[in-house]
Amino acid sequence: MKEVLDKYITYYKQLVPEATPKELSFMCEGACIKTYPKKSFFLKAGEVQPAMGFVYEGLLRRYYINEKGNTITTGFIPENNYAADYPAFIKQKASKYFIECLEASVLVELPYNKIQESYQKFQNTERYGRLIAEYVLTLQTNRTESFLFENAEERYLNFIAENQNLMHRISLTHLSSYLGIERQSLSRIRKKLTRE
Amino acid sequence: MKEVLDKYITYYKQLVPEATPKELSFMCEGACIKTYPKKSFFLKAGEVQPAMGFVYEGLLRRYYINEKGNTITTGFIPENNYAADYPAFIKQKASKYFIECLEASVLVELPYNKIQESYQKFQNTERYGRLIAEYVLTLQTNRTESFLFENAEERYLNFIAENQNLMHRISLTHLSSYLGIERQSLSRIRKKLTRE
DNA sequence: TTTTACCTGTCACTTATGTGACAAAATTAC
DNA sequence: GTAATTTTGTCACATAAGTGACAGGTAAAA
Repeated sequence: MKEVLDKYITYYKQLVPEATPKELSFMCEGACIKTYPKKSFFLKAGEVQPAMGFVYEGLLRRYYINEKGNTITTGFIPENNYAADYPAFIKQKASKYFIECLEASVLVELPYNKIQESYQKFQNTERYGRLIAEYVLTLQTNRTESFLFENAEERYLNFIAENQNLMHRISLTHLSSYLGIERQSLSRIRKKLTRE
Repeated sequence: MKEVLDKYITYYKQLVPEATPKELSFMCEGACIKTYPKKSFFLKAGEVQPAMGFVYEGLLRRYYINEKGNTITTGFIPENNYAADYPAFIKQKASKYFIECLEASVLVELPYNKIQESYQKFQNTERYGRLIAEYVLTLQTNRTESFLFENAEERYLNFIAENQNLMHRISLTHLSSYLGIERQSLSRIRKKLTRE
């Protein structure tokens, strides 16, 4: 319990070192800790995401099912990251994503209203919000560029290099859809790489 | 001169309706208006972007030259948008992008230091920064998804639908590299579409 | 333990996209 | 207005990736 909030607070302080005790306690009092079993959902398509979810422990996957019925993974969310569909959460609109637990997970959840309230009360939390948005924006930009600048094989190699810790926790099927290719293509790439 | 700042302020107020006269005058006093001829650069690869550039008039293009020497367009920036390499600007790191004027352009520029200063002085500007970051994040997310969910033809059709006003202002070559395909492929797609 | 569901590797075939080359058209510079 | 440059459309061919199918492997459920 205490360690869980500690990790959450540590992450906050990392981005906003000038954080005051007042806002930290506000962040903790407003938050609740939830446990999710494997295969359960943090968010389902059609729902409005009620709270930001900081992953204390576990691994989640964000995916989308398109008109053709294909399941497309758009992200993996391990410890020390926020589970969210940002664009939809910001506007409190229904999401088209599922966020599912690949492993049993523990999240610290801060409801939308509490976040808005904190923006009114404390200048630092507004900064926290800005820094998170800027951070996610940077990640997203890198991802877009990976599609423009790299082919499937390069995207795969970069993913391994940057996510060694995740490799053994996710399936090939999920990874291929994250990389924007078919499972068979990823299989083909791996085969080619082992030959080289 | 006055209209230029008016447009810039109107944009600000749109995002932050609660803006105070104080912060508005701070934003104006710190800003300067610059004119760029066609083909000139707002930013060059290797430079640190010194200021955010609000486009009052004109059209710019952000592009990147990769190791293979290919030029890849990552965005078009028309009136009422900010010209920037966000991730690099935020951290004041050297950019790898060129931002070039496709048309003669007029920009309102607010230096990095002024922005940081305003974050200290006024709570609202921090909000402005957050909202801009969230807005750009949403755009970026949509763009990433377009690569995952759509094929080249669909990306092209969506681009036309959402940017009728830009279509006649940009070249096919630039558009194809923005869509992540070769010029010939775009040509092929257009040919196929006219047949249908 | 057995059954079931899911995951993975592989194949043959199809389709989409990249590549290099060339000429016509449009734009720009002189 | 003419020459130089850039942009565009097109082709033939090469490569990359998608598709549907099937079998073996692995992990979860009964």
